[in-house]
Amino acid sequence: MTLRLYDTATREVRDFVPLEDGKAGIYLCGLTVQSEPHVGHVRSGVNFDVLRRWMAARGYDVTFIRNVTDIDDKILIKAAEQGRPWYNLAYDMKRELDKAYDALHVLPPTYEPLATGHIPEMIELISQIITRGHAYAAEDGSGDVYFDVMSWPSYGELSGQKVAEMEAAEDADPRGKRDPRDFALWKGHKKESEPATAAWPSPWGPGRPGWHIECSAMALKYLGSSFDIHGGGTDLRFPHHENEQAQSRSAGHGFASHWMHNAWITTAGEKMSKSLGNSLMIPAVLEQVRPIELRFYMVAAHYRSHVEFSYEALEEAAAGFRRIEHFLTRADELVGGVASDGLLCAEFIEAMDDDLGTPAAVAAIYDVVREGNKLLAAGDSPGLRGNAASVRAMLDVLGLDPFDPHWSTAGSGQEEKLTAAINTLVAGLLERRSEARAAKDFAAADAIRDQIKAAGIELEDTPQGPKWSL
RNA sequence: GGUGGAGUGGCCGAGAGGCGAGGCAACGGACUGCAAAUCCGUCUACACGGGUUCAAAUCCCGUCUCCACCUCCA
Repeated sequence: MTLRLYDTATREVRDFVPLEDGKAGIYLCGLTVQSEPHVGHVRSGVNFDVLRRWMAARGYDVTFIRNVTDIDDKILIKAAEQGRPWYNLAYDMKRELDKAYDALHVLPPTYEPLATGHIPEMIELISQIITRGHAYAAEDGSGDVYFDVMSWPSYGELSGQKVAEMEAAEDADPRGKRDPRDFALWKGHKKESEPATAAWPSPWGPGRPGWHIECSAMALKYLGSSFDIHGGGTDLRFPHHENEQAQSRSAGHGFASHWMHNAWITTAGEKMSKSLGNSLMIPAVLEQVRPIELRFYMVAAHYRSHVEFSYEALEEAAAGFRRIEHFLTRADELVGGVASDGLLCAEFIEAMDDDLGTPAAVAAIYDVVREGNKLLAAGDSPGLRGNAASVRAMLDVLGLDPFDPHWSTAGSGQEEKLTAAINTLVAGLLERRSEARAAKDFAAADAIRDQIKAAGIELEDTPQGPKWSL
């Protein structure tokens, strides 16, 4: 069975055929680092992290490039408002983004290029496009360079836009454009409003790159003239990806052979935006649930489906995940260590191969967990070991293996000390409860249980004796 | 105006012509001193109106509602 993926360009799920056997090159548009990331922002990172992990699990040697746009209009404007250098804002926000990705166990990409580190490549690419007659330097002395949309007949193909039907921007500022649909490859430096640090020398005068050319140049540099998959959020289909494709192909490159786009996480039915406040910023959400639970919430929905974010739904998902986790914890204690290299069940593989069907894949995990819970009642067995290892392996593909050291909150050792301290206290109480139960003094036993529960500790009587957890 | 997508049981969320995805919650049962955890079972849904078909949540026509994109927002 082959891996099938939805391709935005052809609007169908089709076989993934790598350009080179056994290898896969993926380029994901990262973020423009202009503000703290919210839940919606990292969905893209998580979704494509799953793609990458699945391809790796299937044996592909994956090169995964995710860029950072660290220079653009908004960064300049915000930095000016905050009275600090734009590069400081960009760097700060990039670190916030790194933290968010790391919190959710999004693996570091093979490489994460910064736009500002690739100006020469962009200038080179722009020159090629001009030479081939698909771009021109503005004649108004602005120093801008525009892509000539009308010179590229297949413009609009990727997003299904008909050039003639496109609505002109309301505040259309034609500047030096020959056609309002032309877009900037290079933006001439605006001495009056922009700092000198935001300008680089070029054949067309000092300036900075346009947004689209950045991604083209970086993708081509690290993945080659033609590569396998290009991804991003749905909003990037047009104009960003349409423009990237037009630029790159007009310069003679094959560019991406497969386009993938993830859908939104919305709130109140609407796309997330800063105006909704910071309630959905990653740190705020992580005060409600653990990072692994947030990731599970994102992964349990299909990447092409809208997710209507709510704390209620998030809590439900977290409760569901805890059941899986609980099974693994119990199995681990019983058999003295669950292996991580279990087999992926057929249903799971089939689901993942079918355009990353994570919902069905999660359902498959639940089926195995149910079997595992039955086996658990009978004590240690090869079946249980295999079963639990299988659950771990499948979770790992989704980046959700709870035993992965990444998720351990340890660090200072404080946590361990606290746990040990609580354990000592609880053990004493449990001892007294056991004595009470043995003496059939259930009122006293239940009083102790209530006391423990009031402290926020859950009790569970297992065949191996009582267990507690927070 | 153009383009793409969505409306599924109490809730979240899959599926895309025919065996009731899965999860959460609830209820019943088993287990338990009682619980918890676990297992078994129950709750038979697909916006609306037509149509095609032996068979429609799934295809076709129409209607309603919602969302996204249309030059720099994942």
